[in-house]
Amino acid sequence: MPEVVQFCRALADETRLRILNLIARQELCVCRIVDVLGLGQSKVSRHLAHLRNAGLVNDRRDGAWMYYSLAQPDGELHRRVVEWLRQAENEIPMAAADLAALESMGQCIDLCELSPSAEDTRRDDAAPVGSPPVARAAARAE
Amino acid sequence: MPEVVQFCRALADETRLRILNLIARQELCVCRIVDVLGLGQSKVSRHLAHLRNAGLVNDRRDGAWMYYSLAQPDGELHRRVVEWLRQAENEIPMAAADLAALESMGQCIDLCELSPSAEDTRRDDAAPVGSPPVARAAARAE
DNA sequence: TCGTCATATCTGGTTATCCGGATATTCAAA
DNA sequence: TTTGAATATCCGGATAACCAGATATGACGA
Repeated sequence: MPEVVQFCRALADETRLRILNLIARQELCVCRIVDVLGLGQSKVSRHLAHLRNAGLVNDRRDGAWMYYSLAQPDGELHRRVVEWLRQAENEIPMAAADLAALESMGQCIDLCELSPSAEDTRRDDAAPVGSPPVARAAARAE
Repeated sequence: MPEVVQFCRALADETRLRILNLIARQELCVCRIVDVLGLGQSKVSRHLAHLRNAGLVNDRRDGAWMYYSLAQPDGELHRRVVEWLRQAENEIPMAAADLAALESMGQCIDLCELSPSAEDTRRDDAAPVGSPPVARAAARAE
């Protein structure tokens, strides 16, 4: 019932704000978000579920991949917040760095979409944020 | 620090949203807010402190009374939220009823202001936001 | 069918937040 | 200086949110 409260609560978390900042410009798949944020997959997934329940994001399945994007605003507050999100790099904690990381990652021509051979190209330029590289590619780098 | 997170967290509570809705139109003293919301004084006070720490409200002491009002927006999100607050009766849980209660309470000739010598000092500086002071409503109701 | 990759959810443990009630503080008047 | 009203803060206890790690689901190719 108090849906505004749930809405605000969804916003009241740094990780979720970073996610919203990322998908405010473009639809992204989960693996991409995980890579950019440098956080565990389950953590990101949980936060995405939270955002979905609050009506802030839409999801779309394409094969094995789930794509997330901002939901169409529903209500005045929602509308204003979405407007804000599209230009909020300077108010959200690591937003600018995240966008830069996403950008530099984009050059790897979509590791998600053509999975097999993307591994070699997405190496060292992927961590300009200073955040530790996570276990992702390293796991089977041997 | 992630001040936006703290800001959103302050918004993520029904009681605090109700308080913000009340003071969005006019400065109010704590006792008035307590009466309108029908909640315990300590609870209201704690929430007001929370809002103050998040930079959402200003307080002003006048004798034994503390008056609260919306703070001047600081940042883009803040600006948009304040804009929203001034017309949010339909998105905040009991906002419309609270405003009605506040209005009708005006008839009780100001329990707060009724105090001894407050008459001359309080009359005109109590409602800086341009909305009619409660005394106005009282006059009309007669 | 089986295995694997991408993603979601469950588990339990820790921390933060909320609450009511009690107490402390601040101010003004007696 | 004492009193009383208005407000703020402190003190457990209950609830909710967070996290990491483990496990489950769903799609797809072999």
